[in-house]
Order: sequence, then C-alpha cells, then structure tokens
Amino acid sequence: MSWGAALSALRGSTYLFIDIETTGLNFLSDTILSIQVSDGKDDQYVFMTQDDVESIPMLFDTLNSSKMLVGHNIKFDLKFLRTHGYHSIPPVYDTMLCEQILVNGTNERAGLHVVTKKYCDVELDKSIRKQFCLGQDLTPKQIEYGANDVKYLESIMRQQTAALRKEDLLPIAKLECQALLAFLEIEYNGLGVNTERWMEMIEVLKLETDQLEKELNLIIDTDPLFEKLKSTSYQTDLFCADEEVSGTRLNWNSSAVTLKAFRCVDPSVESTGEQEAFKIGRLHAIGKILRKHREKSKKVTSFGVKFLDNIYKEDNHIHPRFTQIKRTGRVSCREPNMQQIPAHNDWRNCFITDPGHVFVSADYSSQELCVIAHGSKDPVFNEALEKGHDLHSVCAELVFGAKWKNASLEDCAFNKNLEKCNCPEHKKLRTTVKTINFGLAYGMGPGRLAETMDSSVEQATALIEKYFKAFPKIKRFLEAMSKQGVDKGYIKTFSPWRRTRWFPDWKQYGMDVPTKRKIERISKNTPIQGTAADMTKHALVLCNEYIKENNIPVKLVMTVHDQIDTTCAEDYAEEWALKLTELMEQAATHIMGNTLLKAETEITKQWSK
DNA sequence: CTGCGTAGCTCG
DNA sequence: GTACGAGCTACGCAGG
Repeated sequence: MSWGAALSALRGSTYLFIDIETTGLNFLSDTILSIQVSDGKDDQYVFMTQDDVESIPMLFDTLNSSKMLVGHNIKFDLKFLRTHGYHSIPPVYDTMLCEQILVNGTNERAGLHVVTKKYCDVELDKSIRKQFCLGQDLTPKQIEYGANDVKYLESIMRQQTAALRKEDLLPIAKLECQALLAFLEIEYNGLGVNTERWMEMIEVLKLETDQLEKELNLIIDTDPLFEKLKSTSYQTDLFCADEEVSGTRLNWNSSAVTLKAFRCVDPSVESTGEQEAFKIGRLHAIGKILRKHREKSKKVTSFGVKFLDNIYKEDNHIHPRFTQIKRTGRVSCREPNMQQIPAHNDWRNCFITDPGHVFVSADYSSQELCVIAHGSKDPVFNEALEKGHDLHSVCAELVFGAKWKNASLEDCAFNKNLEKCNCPEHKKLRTTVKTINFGLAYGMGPGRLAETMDSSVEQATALIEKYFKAFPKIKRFLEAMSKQGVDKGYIKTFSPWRRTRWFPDWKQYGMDVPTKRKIERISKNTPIQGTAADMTKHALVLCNEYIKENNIPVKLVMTVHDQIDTTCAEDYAEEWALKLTELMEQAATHIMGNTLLKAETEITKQWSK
C-alpha cells in the first residue's frame, strides 16, 4: 500500500494511535525506523521511514487532522517527530501517564506490556527486541510487533477513561496529558552550558580537595591517636619522589576508612554521617577537615567533569529527561538531574541562554506553607500571608510569647511592621520555628526536632506542644490527613486536582506500628507536596499554551518544584515577566480560591537562584 | 567485568 | 523506627 492511500484512510479519524521505532534514545542523532499509526478500528499502518526520513513530514497533516493523538509514553515519539519539524500538536492522551495516575503508589507497573495484559489479556511478544539497527531492514516479525504496539491502545484508553471517571481522576489525568507537552518543550529546548566556567570551578575544587586530603593523611601520620591506620608498608615506586610514596594515603571517600578513623577518636561511633562527623569535629580536627573534604569532593564527583558528558554534541545543550509522575505527583529529572544542582549562583550561572536572550524565572514564595494555610484554614497563617508579614517570625512570637518579647532590640523590624528582623535572639527563635514549620509538613517527631535543634527530646516535645497549642487548626488538619490515610489506604491532593496516592503496605486491621507511623507521615506530607506539584504543573500548562497561542519569543527550559524557568528574547522580557507571574498566580488561585500565594519573577543573564 | 544495595550528599 | 520527595556517586560485595 502506498503512503498516500494509508494517509487518506487515516485522515479525519477522531483519535489517532501512534508509536515509533528508533535506533536509539537520542532524538537528535538517532533515526526513526518506522512510524505505526492506527485509527483505533481494525487496521494498523506501519510507515517504513529508515531509508526515507525526508518523507516523515508527509504524516503531519494527517496527524493534525485528528482531535487527539494517543500513545504510550508519547513524549518520546513527539520529541523525535519534532526533530523532523512536527510543531503544532493536537491534544494528547498518554496511556502510560494515565496508568501511572490509576496505580499511583501501588506496586503495579505501567509499561506497555503490563497494561496490554491488564486491559486486553494479550501478551505482547517479548522475544522480538525493540533494538534495531540502521541499514537493516525490519523483519516481518518486527513489523508485526510494531503494529501490535498501537493495536490495543484504543481499548486500553477506553477502559482507562472509564476507571479514571469512576475514581474522580479525570481532571488530574487531563492536566498530566497537557503538562506532557510542556515537558516535551523543556526536554526538546534543553539548556546551554558554559563549559569553560564549569571546568574552572572543578579545577579549583579539585586543588582544594587534594589539599584537604593531604592534611587528613598528615594527621594520621603525625598524631599517635591514629597509629593503627598508618601505612606500614612503603610503596616502592622508583619514579616517585620519596615524600610522595612514604606517607599514608587513605581513601577518604570510603565510609569504612572514615569509620576506622572516627573510632580512634571515639570508639563508640557507629556511622560516619554528617551528624557523627560534626560530633567528632568537636573532639578532634579530623572531623572538621573531613566535613570540608566531603563538601568539596562531593561537588567534584557529582557535579564534576562527568556532568559534561550529558551535553549533546549536536547542539551543545543538555536535554534532561523528566519522569513526569513520581509518588507525590512531583516530577523528577535525570541525565542530568537539574533539580539537585547546588543552589549557589557559582553553579547556576554556568547555565546560559542563546545570544540576545535572557532567563525569565519565577518561583512561588513559600509554596508549601501556603498549601498548609489553605488546607488548615489557620487564621494566623492566612492573616500573615494576607498582610505580607514574615510568617516564621509571626509563628515564633506566638510560640515563644514572653521569651520573644523580651528579646526585642531597639530597632526591631518585627516590632515595627512584622517584618523579618535582625535581633540576634529573634533570629535564633525564628530559625527554630522555621524548622518546625518545614518539619511539620514531613510529620516530624520530637526525636528528629531535638537532633536538628541540638536540644533534648524533652525540650523538643514541649516545643511541639506549644506550637500546636498556638496553631490548633494546623494540628487538626495534619491529624485529619493521617487519619484518612490510615483509614482508607490512600490519600489525595486537594481539589480540584485530587490526585490519589495508594499505600501498598496498608492493611485495614493489624498493621504493625512502624508501618502505620510511616503511612501517617506520608499522609501528612503527600497532600502538601503533591498539591504544590499539581499547581506548578498547571502553571506550566498555562505557560505552554500561552506561548503557543500568542507565538511569542519564549521557551520553557526548566522547572524545579516551585519554580519555572524560561528563556526569552531580550526586548520582550519585561512583558513576559509580568505574564509569567500572572499565570503562576492564576494556577495558585485555581486551587486556593484566593490570591495569597505570590510568584516572584526575575530577569537574569544566566540561570540564577 | 557487570549488577546491585548502601551510605552520603545535592536539591526543594 | 523516630522527617517528606527525588537522583548521582563511590564503595564494596556477589556472581560470571
């Protein structure tokens, strides 16, 4: 059958079901071997493209003639099609995302094999690998396999939407399918890297770690406390100078080595984490130096030369891949994980725009605390947000009462207009309350609070009691969430999105205490973290649609939980900054029903904190 | 040599 | 058992 005949058979179908086979995962350098399309009725069409990639655009009109494109992880296929010029995309339905929404938190998987078995009771042939080579014709078996990948999508979609409707999950499913197109943009656009600046930073850090390593080894050699760890056998490398071969050279990245060293200072030490290192640091210089060494060497390794391997040589950009739905509804990101780049601008500034463009970046201020305020309806939280007061300070005043009052200095900004002030004692109390404010979203207990505050468990218990006495509504809210989770076996984010997270270890009766406590903590945290994630995704959808509809010189390039980063032509930046702020706040209002959550937007030359 | 779990670190 | 959600690295062990 000719392409033309196949395309006219597909044209005008309400839904088109699509899948592609490629030679690999790199959408810039790998080749599309075939494109499979079905109208969801009886026939599947396999377009052989490997020797004829110039013909790929012939499909675009037909794809656009449908009301909706359907695929399993369709972002992958769309990214490849986009390298061939496919820009204007109709709404999409992704069977993988929708399955993830349905089974979120359970141990069920959402792969194509699994859902085909689940909904159609068909075992897709696994023996034919989806690894294909360029220049090699697809075998009839492989063509059949490809066709099968779209054959069952219609049935899967129909059954999924019925289940989504029944479970009140259609709104979040629609949101995720729209957000998919925003993540497609982010992945496709990528981000430029200033490799020279990056390398310079690594070089400096490398020198610093080497120096600290020498200091550590010198301590082992000179302090009798560490006699046991000294190298006994001398290396006999004739090509090295004596002083280089004779000293102890331990691997300070090894936790086993570190533990041995720590035990020379304090035999009761059990682990080598930051807490322990800090305690050792009070007894011996080795702890302090090791902490510095870790800080630097972590950055050399994780964010070192290997990081630059992520740069695509085709366009000198990184193109991180997003996993759109994690358990709370947050997204994650890898190769590289841009969400864990050190917050310091020394690092962030290494990410750059095209010439003539700037970053326009916006983040929500105290997004999760606002979600707590919304969920609990706490009057103090809401009033502080409404009037723009410093929330942590307001909380600290209430929790500490007289202790706060007596700590006021003359020019206290808090006493004047309830702003964050510089009184040393106020600062300390504020930090303590800030720990609780963030910690309560995680279901923090007195043990952990005591640890982070370096106080006794009794003091921490008393403080938490005081806190919840001051904020009874927050106490009630968190307790209601944990009760729901324990009673029902799942928890939901707030209206209107109402994403579900199931607890795989849940049992109605007879759960052991640790499991129950864990479910309680997750039940407190997921509505907060997840609602924030829903909001940011909604904002991304609004941005993406606005950019497309108005054809403005703006690109989505990154998102980090409560933050959206775009690049923009310089002369349009001011206008776009206002619009971006507005769209983010619109997404917040959609959930909260008020305008208390603000977005802060900045225009910068490089990516910034 | 490869795969996998753990510890420790980064971010929000 | 004692704070939520992620990903990346080196280490160290298991198995071919």
